[in-house]
Formats: sequence, structure tokens, C-alpha cells
Amino acid sequence: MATGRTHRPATRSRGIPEATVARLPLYLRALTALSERSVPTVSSEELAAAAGVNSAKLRKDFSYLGSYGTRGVGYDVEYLVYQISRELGLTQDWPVAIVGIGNLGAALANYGGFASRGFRVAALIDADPAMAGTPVAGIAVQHTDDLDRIISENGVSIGVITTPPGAAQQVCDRLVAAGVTSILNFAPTVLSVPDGVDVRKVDLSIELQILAFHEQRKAGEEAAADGRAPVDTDADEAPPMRATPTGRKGPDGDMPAVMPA
Amino acid sequence: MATGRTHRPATRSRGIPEATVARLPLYLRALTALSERSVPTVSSEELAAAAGVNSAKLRKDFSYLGSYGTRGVGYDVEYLVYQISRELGLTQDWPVAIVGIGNLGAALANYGGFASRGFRVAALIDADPAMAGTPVAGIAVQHTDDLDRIISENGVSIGVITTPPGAAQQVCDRLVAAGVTSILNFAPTVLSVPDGVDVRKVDLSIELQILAFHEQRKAGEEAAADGRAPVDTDADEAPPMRATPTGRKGPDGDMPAVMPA
DNA sequence: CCCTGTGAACTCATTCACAGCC
DNA sequence: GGCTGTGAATGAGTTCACAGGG
Repeated sequence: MATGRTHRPATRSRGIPEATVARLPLYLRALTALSERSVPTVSSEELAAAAGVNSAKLRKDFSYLGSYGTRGVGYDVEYLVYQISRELGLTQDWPVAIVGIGNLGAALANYGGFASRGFRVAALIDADPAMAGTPVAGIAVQHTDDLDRIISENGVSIGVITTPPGAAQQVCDRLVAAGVTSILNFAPTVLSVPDGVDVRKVDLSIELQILAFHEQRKAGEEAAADGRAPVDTDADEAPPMRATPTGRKGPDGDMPAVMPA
Repeated sequence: MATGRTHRPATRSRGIPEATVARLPLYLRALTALSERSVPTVSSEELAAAAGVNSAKLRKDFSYLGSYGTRGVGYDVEYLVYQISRELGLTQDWPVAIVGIGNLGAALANYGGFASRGFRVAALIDADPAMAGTPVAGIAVQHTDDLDRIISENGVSIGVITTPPGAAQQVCDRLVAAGVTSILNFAPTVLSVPDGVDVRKVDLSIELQILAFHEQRKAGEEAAADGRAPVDTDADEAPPMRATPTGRKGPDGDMPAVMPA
């Protein structure tokens, strides 16, 4: 989702729920694996297990696509692969540009799973003039100055941002100005984009924090017998204090009272 | 399956909705930025804008944490930073192990955002004996054979998997056996884990496919005049056919009739 | 019978709108 | 007046359970 007011107004046509769309690639992957093993048909139960969801959800998801599948039998693997691919727009070729060729950008450029499904790394772009011309994953890095031209010449509509956070918004603006309408953002920043541009973000740090939350909860729950309490290096860290004057507080602990720097 | 007693019926005790948990890191980041600029207080409106959500949602989210904030004024930045950090479990130190030191693993090891918030790369593990000892991001890579020992010696409870897909499940099993209870999976595979272990996945290819879906939709919507199909490089690809005998079909196109391999 | 497809019930999440407090 | 905190309303997503075709 993008920032602020990104709403999908009309789209009255035929709406596949967003949650379903997000699972289609999962089904597709499982189906592709079956296809490679020449499995002709699969039941919702089997496919659901392979995709890691429950079968009711899978059937409901497929029902939004149409009535593929045969009662009493299951789904034809090849047929479904095709239908889902088409639905996701993978029957066409999507040139992608990666901006910011550091460690992560290079890793993505080298990532095989890219090409496997309709995506093609059409350009690598970096702001460092020293990198211009250097081949990464067999593609010469180009300089940011030419971003506009590169995007339009290659008909790129999907951009991947792997720059440092400080540069992300600016790069994003330039990509959008050049015609990009979908952005995959790896920089830990909130991008703001005009209406009609989709942004998805991938944020390592956020994922880890979510895991930490659950991890902490687990530890707290077992706090009876043996606790494996992570490590808790130093709980001495000046409890950055400052409180709302009076009134209620959080459910659990408030902060110790001390003054911070 | 470890599990043992009482599965975890999600969030029983004091339940912060999952959707809220997923946004806390976002708020935290925005608050940290404000804190660095020494901004003392912030309104829900301002903070929401910085985090890319709307203010009603933000207020609701915060209401699950407790009643921090002062009516007519806003939220105390430092105080909120502390409360959210605590809620997320970031006041303690989380040693993390990265398994699979290829391009991506190395990129993550070098990723700065890691350390910034309570996470510490405690170990790098790879199956390639040739890599053992090689320093990556200042840390010597260790061999998979010692995985068990490495995990327990370092008290690692969060593991990051950046191996090729084929190795992911096996690595996952070993991590879990060694005591890891949270896994961040970058391999394009569905991992199965015992109850009580959390898995989050980050999948580039899935994100791109979701973007492609919306991209395709946008293109289709603009096709007011004649047929749609924006670019469609080559539609020649053998339409992998095979159909459900009779009956209905999808809402849009069916497949051309041809036989596949 | 087997398994799909789908209304209906239910649970989770977002948004609205305003009371309550500063 | 301004802004938080929160019930109530709405909407999205999931699960149930079973009708109905092979």
C-alpha cells in the first residue's frame, strides 16, 4: 500500500481480494513444482498443504478466479498454472530496474528467482560514478543521471529501490516521473507517491522486530519454570524517561523514574 | 513436534492485534527520527503522516498499548519510543544467526539497520567448507556442522535463512532442534515448523508478482478503446493447455486449444 | 462416495464520529 | 480550541458446513 490516501476507488469490474492476490504466487509455486514432477491433477487439500494454507481458503481463493477444477477429482495442474500466471500478468515480460547497487542490490541482481517468472532485470542504476560500467550479474551498471532515459527506453514500469534510506524518496520521485508505476522498496523509509502508483515494501528490520515481539511474549509466558530469557545484555540502559504527567498508564510496567540525557 | 502442552491459541493474555504489532516498528522508526531532531511531542496526525498511515488507525493502535499521550497536546516522543521499544522487546539484545552466506546472506550481514535496534549478528553459518573462517562483515563464517553448538552457545533464538530453497527446510529443522523459535525465511519455500515456532517470510518474487498483478490491472483499465494487452512481448509461448472438460470457466479468456507436453 | 464451489457465520481490521480531558 | 481515546459502524478476510456435480 502506498502512503496516505491510496484507495482503489472504482475497480468495479471483477475484484479479486488483495489477500487472495497475495497468495496466488504461493499456489503458483506449488503448482509449478507439481508440474515439474508431471503430476496431472491435485486436490485442494494436497495443494493447500503444499502451499501452507488450509484448503477452504484455497478453494475460496480459486473461486474468485473462476470455476476451474472438477468435482470429485481436483484441479488440473497445467491448466491452473496457466490461469494463475495469466491472472498475475506473468504471461508477459516485465522489465525491472534496480536502483542502488550496493550489497543488497547486487544480491537481487544475482537472484535467480527473478527471471524464473516473467521478470527480467533490464537495468542496474547507481549514483556512484565509479560503478558506472562495472558489470554486476552480467549487466553493466549505469549512472543515475541517465535514469530517465534508461527507464523509458526499456519500458520499465516496475522499479526496485535498494538505495540507502536518505536517497530513496528522491529516487522514487525520479522513477515515477520517468513512468514507473510500481515500486518495490527495500529502503527503510516511507515513500510517498502519487495516486495510481503502487508501492510494496520489504523491510528486514521490521520483520525482525515483529519476531522479537512474539519471541518476547513466548519467553514471558513460560516465565514460570526454566526460562531461556534471551540474553538481556544490559537492562541498565538509562531508562529514557519522561512521562505524561498524571493519569493512567500502560497495562504493564511504567518506566523507572530517572532523567535521561 | 515439540509443542507439548497447550498449543498457543494465538494471543490469549493481553492481546495486541497482529496488524497493530506489524505497524509498531513503523511508528518506532518515525519516532526515532523525531527524537533525533529533539522534537518533544507529536500529534497523532503528524506521526501518522510520518509513518504513512492515517491518524485514526494510529490512535487505535496506541490505545492497545495503553493511554500514553495527552489530550490537547499529543504524545511525548521519548516516552513513546521507550514504550514501543519495550512492547516489541527491543530493550533486550537479540543475537541472530544467519544461515546461508551467499550474496543475500552477506548483504544482510552487512546491513546496518540490523544492529540499530537490538539485533546483533551473532553468527554466520554456511555449508560450504571453503567459506569457513572467511570473514564477512567482520565475522568469521562457521560451518553448518557446528550449527547446533553455535546456536546454543550464543543463545540464539532468532534465525535467518538465506540458503538456496532446497536446503531451507533442513536448515530450518536443525535450527529448531537447536532451540531457535523464530525464523525469518528468505528462501522461496514453505517451511513447516512445530507449533510454537514463528516463521515470517520475505519473498522477492512474490512481491514482484503482486506488483505485476496490479500493474496489469492498471494497463487493462486504460484500455478504453481497442483491445487491452499493454506490452505482451510474446504471446507465442505454447499456451500450456488442458482444460476441464465441460462446464464453466474463468470470467475472462479461456485458453487456446493445443496440447502441451 | 469424492471433492469442488459457495452462501452464511464469524473473526479480525479499519474507519467514523464524538465524548472527555487538557 | 485542540487532540486523544474509544465505542459503534462498516468492511475485509477466514472458516464452516453443506449443496451439488462428477
